[in-house]
Amino acid sequence: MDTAAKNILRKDIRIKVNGALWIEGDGERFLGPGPIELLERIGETGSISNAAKEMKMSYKKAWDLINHLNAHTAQPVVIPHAGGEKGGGSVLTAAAQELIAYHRGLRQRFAAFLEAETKNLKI
Amino acid sequence: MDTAAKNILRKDIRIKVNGALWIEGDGERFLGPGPIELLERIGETGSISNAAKEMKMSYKKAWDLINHLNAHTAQPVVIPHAGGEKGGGSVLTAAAQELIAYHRGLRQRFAAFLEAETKNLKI
DNA sequence: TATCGTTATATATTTGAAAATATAACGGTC
DNA sequence: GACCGTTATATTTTCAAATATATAACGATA
Repeated sequence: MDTAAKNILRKDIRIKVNGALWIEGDGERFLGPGPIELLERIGETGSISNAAKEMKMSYKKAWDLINHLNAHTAQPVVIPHAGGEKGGGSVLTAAAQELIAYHRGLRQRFAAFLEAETKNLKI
Repeated sequence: MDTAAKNILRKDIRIKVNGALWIEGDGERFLGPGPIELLERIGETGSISNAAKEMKMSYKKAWDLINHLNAHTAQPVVIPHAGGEKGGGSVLTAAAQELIAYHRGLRQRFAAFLEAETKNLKI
C-alpha cells in the first residue's frame, strides 16, 4: 500500500478534498444543494417567500430556482396558491419529495467519495 | 437490481450528474481545475504572463492564484525570474509537477464517480 | 367588500468580482 | 547604458449577478 506522504502540501493546516455536485439538463445546471434546501424549506414553511427568507435569499431568486427546476421535471415540483387564508402558499409535489430523497442519497455517496479522497491524500 | 425510472425528470433532454472538485486548507480552497491548468500552461509557455494570456485571464488573477497556491504548499510551485533574456519568466518546481500528476488521478476518479452516478440516475 | 400575505413579474439599484490600466524593479542582451 | 518583456503591486474601471423595490392579481376570511 502506498502510504508515503510526499510533503508537497503544508502539514500545519487541515487539508481536505471538497467539492460540489449538481444535475444538468443539456449542459444547464438546474439541481444543486441550493434548490434542494429551498424545496425542503418550502415543505417546512409552506411558502416560497418564507423559505427564501430563511435562506436569506431574495424571493425573486427563489422563484427563479423553482421555475427553473419545474422546467426540467416531467411534473411540477411545487403547486402555488396565490390568495386565500394567510395570503396563500405553496406545497411540494410527490416529484419534489422524490428529488429530495434522491439527492440525500447522492449527497451521502459524494461525501463518502470526498472522505476517501481526503483520507488517501498522500501528497 | 433497481432499474425502474421514476419519470420525475424530463426524458427529452440529456440529464447528467456533474460537479467540481478542489482542495481546501483550513476551509479555504486553493487548488482546483483553474490553478492546475494554469500551472500546466506556465510549464508549457515558461511564464505566468503568457499562461494567463492563453487562458484569457488577467495577469493579476493568475499571479494571485499562484501566490495563493504557494501559501499552501511546503515548497513554492513556481520560481519567478524578473529580468534577463526575453524579460524573464517562471519555471515549475518538482512540487508543481507532483500536484499536476496527483490532480490528474483525482480528476479521473471523480470523472468515474460522475459517470457512474449519471448511469444510475433512475429518477 | 376590505384586508391580508402570498404568488408573479418588471424595473432599478447595489455590490462584489474580474478585468483593465499604470508603474516600478529586475537582469540578460546588444 | 538603453532596451526588452517579465514579475510584482496598486489603483481604477467595468460588468454581471444579486438584491431591492414596486406593482398587480389572487382568494379565503371576517
